[in-house]
Amino acid sequence: MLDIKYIRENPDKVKKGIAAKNEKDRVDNVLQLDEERRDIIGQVEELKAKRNKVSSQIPQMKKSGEDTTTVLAEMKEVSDKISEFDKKQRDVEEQLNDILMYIPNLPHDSVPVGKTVEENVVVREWLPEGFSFENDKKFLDHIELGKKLNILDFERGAKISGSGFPVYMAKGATLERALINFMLDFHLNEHNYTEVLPPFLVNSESMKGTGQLPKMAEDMYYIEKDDLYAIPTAEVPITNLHRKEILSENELPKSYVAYSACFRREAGSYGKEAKGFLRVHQFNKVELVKFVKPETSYDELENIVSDAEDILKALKIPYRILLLCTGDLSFSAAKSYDIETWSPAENKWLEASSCSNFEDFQARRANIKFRREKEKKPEFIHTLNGSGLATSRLMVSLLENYQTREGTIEVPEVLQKYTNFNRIY
RNA sequence: GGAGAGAUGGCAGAGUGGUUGAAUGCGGCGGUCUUGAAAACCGUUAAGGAUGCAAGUCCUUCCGGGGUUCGAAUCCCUGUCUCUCCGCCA
Repeated sequence: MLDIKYIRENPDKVKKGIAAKNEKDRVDNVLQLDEERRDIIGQVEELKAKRNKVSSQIPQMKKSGEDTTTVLAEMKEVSDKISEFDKKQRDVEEQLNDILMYIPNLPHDSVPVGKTVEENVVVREWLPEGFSFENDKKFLDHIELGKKLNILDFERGAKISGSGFPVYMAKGATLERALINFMLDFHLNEHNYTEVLPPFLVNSESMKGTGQLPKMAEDMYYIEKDDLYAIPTAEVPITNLHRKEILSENELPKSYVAYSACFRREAGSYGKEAKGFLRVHQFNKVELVKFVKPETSYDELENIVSDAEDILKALKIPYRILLLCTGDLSFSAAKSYDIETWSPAENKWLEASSCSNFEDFQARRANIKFRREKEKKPEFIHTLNGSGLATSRLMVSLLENYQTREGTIEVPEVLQKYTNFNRIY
């Protein structure tokens, strides 16, 4: 959520930012409701001040035997007026809030302006030693590999749940578990994150806090009976860990790493892009979340990206970093980098991570603040997160890049102590 | 699922219709004392909003929402959460 004061004072900047993100501009509507709201507050507070003043005098009047009937009658009228204004105020604030919740975060100045993914900027590329895009090897794709080696079963997943719910079998399941454990341990030991294992179902207030609701309601699994949503990413429960809290300066930055299953309805997407692991309804992800002081958040964004990159370097999987243009930026983000890993069978890059700075957008929605040493007023913190990383897309690149000419899989060296085998055949 | 109890400031814990945003204790912060520390003593210690250059003034908030009343932390209704007992169950 944007600061209403900021919108009031910089309507043109806000409009420009919204336009760059291809979102609907309702700034004028906000400004009008804001004015209405402040007008009502002025009137109702005047009445309340009167009520408080007179109410405190009544006991004294009674004590000294004065007749209070006129005053009581008069105050009754004041009270009725107050309820009237209170109701009006609630209505206006509800309308205002509803619209505010649909206004996206503004892009940071360093974000390139652009409409589509075509305008994202490649920042850097990393290739393992000896890697070449030119290769005479005939690559099987991950689906063929999964079937041949009996480690992935998409058909049975479809039988028990529906399409997009893959089953990991045998060494495939072990490899997946190894990957998760490796990533958790790595961030824990090498990057100093604190591990959290959160609930996978959260309430709607949490979803509003991170910005999934109200806009993304259709993309999430919802359990009506209990009014709970399946998390699309661990970002949601982890960021909401500190909802409605005031943190102290010396505990920042807070860095969390969390494994979770992620659930996405992916409504409206189908076709070639959806095959195998490329688009699934449930996948595993290790997520990085940071709570930081505002002045450090852009440095911390670079840190998160580099923390995620370290995993790929350790796994020796080719990747590149994209700086997203304004049009490709998500609703809550001010600046994002995507990390894409190379898929030799698809012959293209696959998004395996997205790292974002939300500045105070989520903090304002979720009411997460901190207090500086010696300062009185709490300030909103900045939140960031990044996948570090999602296993599904990563698994595609891993299986394909590590396949041998015989169609078996070498287990990456850093995973071997987790798998206790070094080859899948 | 059934029965009961409860939710107050950073924490503990008073408060059952009228200067109670809230006693008291602990903790935190500042000070006196001390070579330093402790103890003791004194002071201070919530968040949000409206208005204003500011100082300030005013409003809201005692789990959330609604109601009664001139006036609600206190009474009524409702929701959520926590605890105890019973049942069921991994």
